[in-house]
Amino acid sequence: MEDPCKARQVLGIVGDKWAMLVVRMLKDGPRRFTELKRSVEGISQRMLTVTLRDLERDGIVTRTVLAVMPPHVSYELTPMGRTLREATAPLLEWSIEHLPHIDAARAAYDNR
Amino acid sequence: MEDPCKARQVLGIVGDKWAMLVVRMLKDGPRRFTELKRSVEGISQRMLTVTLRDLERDGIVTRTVLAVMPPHVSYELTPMGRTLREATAPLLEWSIEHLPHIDAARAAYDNR
DNA sequence: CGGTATCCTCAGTGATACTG
DNA sequence: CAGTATCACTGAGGATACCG
Repeated sequence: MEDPCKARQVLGIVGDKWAMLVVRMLKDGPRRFTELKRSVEGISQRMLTVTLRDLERDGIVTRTVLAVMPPHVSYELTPMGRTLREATAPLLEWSIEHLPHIDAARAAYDNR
Repeated sequence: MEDPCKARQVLGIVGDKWAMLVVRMLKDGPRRFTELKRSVEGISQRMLTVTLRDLERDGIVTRTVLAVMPPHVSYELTPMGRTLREATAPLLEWSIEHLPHIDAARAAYDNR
């Protein structure tokens, strides 16, 4: 809470353009690559792969490959991934409450 | 909490490379431009200006100019800014608890 | 002191094509 | 299906210089 370096590191994870949107889609259980691709609107195949690799590397998701044809790969939040998701919940609640105010503030600011 | 679009918008604010670090430095009261420049390590003058403008536009900080020479400009969190800061607190706590695990997970992943 | 104005670079991202 | 490989581009951000 006191160390700005930690703040910087969390930003490296949650500040990522796609990471939290992917984590979000995994909150109700494992999902396959293509499911994620469909549900995270606007993400490219490449960025989904990159994002999932990073999350896997950080111990936030697991990657499970079923050696069948065609391939079947599913991703799931680790216990740590679930705690991360919970830690971001207040922020989502905040956004629901305040985003309209922000839009209003912006409009007011731009009218000058 | 359900709308992915909102998640995207919050990311636009908290996901910014510098915004949360600046907000953090304002948590104990108003700070002057140069104070912020010194305390947010590594930020350029340009990015501090840009970041503060955005935060002001979004209604998260106020900008107060004292028309003296030399100029004196101080920034302060708005009430909404303070609620934002509170909403990010769980994330900071999470980081203190889990960042070591993440480092370990990365090291393990890279050793392959 | 607290900015703006410019220029420039490069990391992040998308598009596309190919593959086990 | 779930990637990898390449290329090309854009814009976030640094460096520098100047200003009220």
